Order: sequence, then structure tokens, then C-alpha cells
Amino acid sequence: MRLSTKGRYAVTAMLDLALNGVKGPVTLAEISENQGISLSYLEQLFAALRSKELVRGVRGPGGGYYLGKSADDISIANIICAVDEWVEFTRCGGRQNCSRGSRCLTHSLWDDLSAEIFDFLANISLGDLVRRGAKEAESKPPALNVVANGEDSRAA
Amino acid sequence: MRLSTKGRYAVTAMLDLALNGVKGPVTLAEISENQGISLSYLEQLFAALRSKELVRGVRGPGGGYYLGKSADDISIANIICAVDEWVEFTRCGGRQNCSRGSRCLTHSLWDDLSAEIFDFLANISLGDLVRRGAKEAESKPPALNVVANGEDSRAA
DNA sequence: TAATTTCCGAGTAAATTACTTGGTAATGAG
DNA sequence: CTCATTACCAAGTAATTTACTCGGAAATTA
Repeated sequence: MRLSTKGRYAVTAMLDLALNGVKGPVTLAEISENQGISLSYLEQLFAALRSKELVRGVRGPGGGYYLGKSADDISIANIICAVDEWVEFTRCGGRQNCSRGSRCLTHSLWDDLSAEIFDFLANISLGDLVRRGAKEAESKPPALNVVANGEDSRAA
Repeated sequence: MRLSTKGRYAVTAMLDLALNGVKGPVTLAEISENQGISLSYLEQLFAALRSKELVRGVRGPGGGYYLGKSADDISIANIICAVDEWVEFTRCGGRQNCSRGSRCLTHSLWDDLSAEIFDFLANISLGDLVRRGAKEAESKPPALNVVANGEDSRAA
């Protein structure tokens, strides 16, 4: 699994789309404005997302983008894989001259962990996040939308 | 959370260290040889790991690196944060002019997800991986160390 | 003393990121 | 029908990051 800023842009944009796309399509210009991502970078990202059928574009005035399928059927892993494309990290994929000693054990463990991270992200859907947001919005006054995360605690 | 190839190198190297460092220190030259990472790149990574006290270096002949603490006290998140350094993704950290509408909700949701990914990796220790490897090694014939992962299944 | 190893900093090619520019194609509003 | 609007597309590029090379210095052991 690879989680770069590019993947973040894609997830953030998809989240924006899921939240704002309930009534009619959302234009990339809106997402660009909302999220502070350049329009043509969004175009690139959405070209990748479209090719994986995670979004569907409608041209012309009043057009924009819809989710390609239900938000519950789109996982975070789907989104990240669409734009970041999975690259094999270890060169030995179990087959080469790397099959003895602790070297390949390391690689095997890495692959296991990597798959576990993937599964984790594959089990979180856009729909999950949207529902989580709906709960937050009702339990909090809308103006005091404070992000409560101890940033420093995770640096150590 | 950010999971780049740099972080992978670090995790892989630390795993190698945990596996081979049971008797005496491990040199970077060995890890370089084992994992196919250039020596001076390892030096850079280990400088970061050392500054976070995840490893401890011993100079001179017979020297090398030890884990800085018990493998059970080193999480994958620790390792990745040490080399990749946490960068705030959304510019609005809850305080700026981004606190109305669905824009900040998107950011807040992203931050939540990001924290969740972090927690996930914070709860997997090097020790966990080593124990998992020990189990694998005993249940499998050593030569048939096949990495069993359906790579294509996760692309879709 | 000499070999070994960490430790350190400067420099760099290659890749990736994020963006700009300049279009074309489809489509709805007037 | 025309035009504004939108997706769609491709080439180029500055900035950043990755992964590495080089050339050392400092500590430590044989």
C-alpha cells in the first residue's frame, strides 16, 4: 500500500464529491475551490478515477462528476490504488534467488504487513466516512467545527 | 499518515535488524546486502531512526546497530514517522477561514481517517511481525518460502 | 597502528508531484 | 443555432522528494 499526498488529494476530492454530489453533479471547479487543488491536477486525478469507474463525468453546462457507484461500494483503497497505482516493493516476489535465509522472511513479512494495511483501507468506504460526518454535524454546532486531534502525540 | 517507499525501506531495514540482531549488532553493510538498499541511503535512514532512539549505533570493528528498545515497544508508525516526518495535509487545521460548509467537514473527515490509519500502524509492533515470522518459519519448509498474495485482487 | 564501522555533509540523477498552457468534444441554456 | 460551460486530453515544467555517490571525520577494536 502506498499513501502519498497524491492519494490524499484523491480521497479528499472523492469525499467532497460524496458530500456535495447528493443533488446533481459536482464540477471540478467547485472541488478545486473547496479543497484548494489546481483544476488541471484534479483533471488528471479524475481521469484515473474515471478509468477505474469510481466517478462518472457529464459534459456541458450543468455537468460535472457523479460517483461511479454507491459510496458504500467505494473503498479508500480503491481510490488510492486508482491514482497511485500499486508498485511491487520487494523485487523477489517469492520466486527469485531470494528464497533462503532471513532476507526473504523480511520481504515476506513486509508483504504480509502491506496486505494488512491494504485490507484495512479496503474495509473503509466513502459511505462510512460520509455517515461519520453526518453524525459529527448533528452532534456539534456547525460553526464550532473544530478538528480535535493531538498532532504532537503521534510524532513521538 | 504517509506511507512512501522511503518508509518501506525503513520498516524493511528495521525488520531485518530485529530478525538478525538477536546476537550482537548488525552492520549497515549487511542490511544493505540483504535488502538491496545502498549503504549511504541506509545511513541517512538510520540517522533519522537514531535521532528518535529507535536504533543504537556502536562504532568500530564488530560494531553495528542494535534496536534502541524492545521490538515490542517499536511500532510501524514509529518507524515511518521517524523517516517520513509527519506533514499536516489540510492547511486549515480547524482554525482558519475554512470552518463553514462542507469544506472543513471534508478536511475533518480526512483528519479522522488519517488518525485512524496512524492508530492502526501504531498498534503493530516489530515484535508482532517477528513472532509472525517465527510461526511461518516453523509451519513451512524453509525452501518453499512462497509469498502467497493475490496481487491482482487488490488492483480492482 | 590499522582496519572497521558509525557518523556527517555536500552534491546529484531520476522520479514524482503539482501545476500551467492550450487546446478539442460534448451538451445544455438562450 | 449559437454560445457558454463543462469534461476531456496532451505536452511541458518548476519544485520537491527519492535514492544514491563521494569524500571524508570520529570512535573503537584487533
